[in-house]
Amino acid sequence: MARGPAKSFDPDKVLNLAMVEFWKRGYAATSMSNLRDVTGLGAKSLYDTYGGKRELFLAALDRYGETQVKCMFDQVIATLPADEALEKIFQTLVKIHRRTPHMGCLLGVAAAQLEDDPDLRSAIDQQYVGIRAALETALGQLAFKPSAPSPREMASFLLVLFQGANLVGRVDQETAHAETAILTARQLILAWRTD
Amino acid sequence: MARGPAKSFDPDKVLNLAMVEFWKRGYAATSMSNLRDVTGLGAKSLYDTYGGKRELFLAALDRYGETQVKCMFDQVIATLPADEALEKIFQTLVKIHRRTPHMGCLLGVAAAQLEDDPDLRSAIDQQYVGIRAALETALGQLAFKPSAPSPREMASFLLVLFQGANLVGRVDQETAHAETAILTARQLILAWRTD
DNA sequence: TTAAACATTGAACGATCGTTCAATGTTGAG
DNA sequence: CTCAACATTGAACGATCGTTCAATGTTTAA
Repeated sequence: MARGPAKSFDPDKVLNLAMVEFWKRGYAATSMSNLRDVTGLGAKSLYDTYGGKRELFLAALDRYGETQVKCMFDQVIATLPADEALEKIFQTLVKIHRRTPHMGCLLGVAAAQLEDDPDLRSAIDQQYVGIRAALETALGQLAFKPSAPSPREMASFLLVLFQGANLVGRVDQETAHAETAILTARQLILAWRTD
Repeated sequence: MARGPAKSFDPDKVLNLAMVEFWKRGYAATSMSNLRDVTGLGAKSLYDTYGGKRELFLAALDRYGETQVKCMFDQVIATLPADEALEKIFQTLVKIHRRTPHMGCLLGVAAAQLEDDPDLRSAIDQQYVGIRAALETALGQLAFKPSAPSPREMASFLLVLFQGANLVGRVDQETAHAETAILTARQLILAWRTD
């Protein structure tokens, strides 16, 4: 049978554009009009390709996990010694926060606006679970003082702190506070270690 | 001149109802219809009393500061010795989080959805500044080891952590993670102190 | 008692939301 | 070459958004 013409755009790149738009503006404040403008696509193309606004947002969340979360946590932890991996994660967080202090994290932005949507909630939660697991893996390979929390507790603690830094950073006029929190947490982990 | 009839409702209580609605649903997802239903008021009464949705939200933010933030931080810190005040803050956070684990904090919810609104941004930032100042006041009265961060850094650190706990708590299926982070931070402060 | 000043109600406004549809263009298998 | 299968466009849909307004009721100073 006839296959018809190929898509005139790259759905992968368009999804990245949509992800960034959701990231900057949040779910509710991003309209399909915005997305049409940003992507340059007609309404029907967006709906045929992604389904609708909600589905597009869920896809953007997945894409965020692949392009931002995995490369910041999983990939670093899988390829570097645990102590270097953690150090790199802290440095990357600080670097990103310096470059774009007000963007925050799409996961946190989504978490703040979800309203009784189980799929969305669990999509975010799953990514949180993944981040905690990655951090726990790295932390589990290091030696800590007896008074220190368990790697699992430290992982929960770090995820909460990172999400908080991204959130507060969205508002802070002076860029310093979120960075201070991140670097304080870094020194904490160092202080808990046995050399 | 004639003064006309008094309002048939208590603007203060209505503002509390609106605050809770914004708190639970976020700014964008809370419609004036919702607010009319929750408050039982007609459209004109809401507009005559508060101005509009944005102004009502800003008023709700102020009310949140007075009824939630001040009584959790400023008031406790002003009336108790610093160490007891901090302990009470941690315990209150845990208690609130256990009672309503998914509500989070209106400040964080607002921070995640703001979009180029300087008034809103600075309203949130001002409250963050106030919380940090209160925490710094309490922390400044305690003695810490030389290796510990400054009271100001600790305050930034704690605010970020609290905001993160409230945010992650909104999503977490198992209630434990945010609480773990809060209690880990508590032990941290304890470990930094000189007895 | 009268009339100006206020509150309340509910319908209605224009705008924009997310979504769909009809019309047209483009491709490639048969 | 033909035509079924796809993509694209832009107008249009009903719903709902935040907001306003006309109509009516209620109060109190004069």
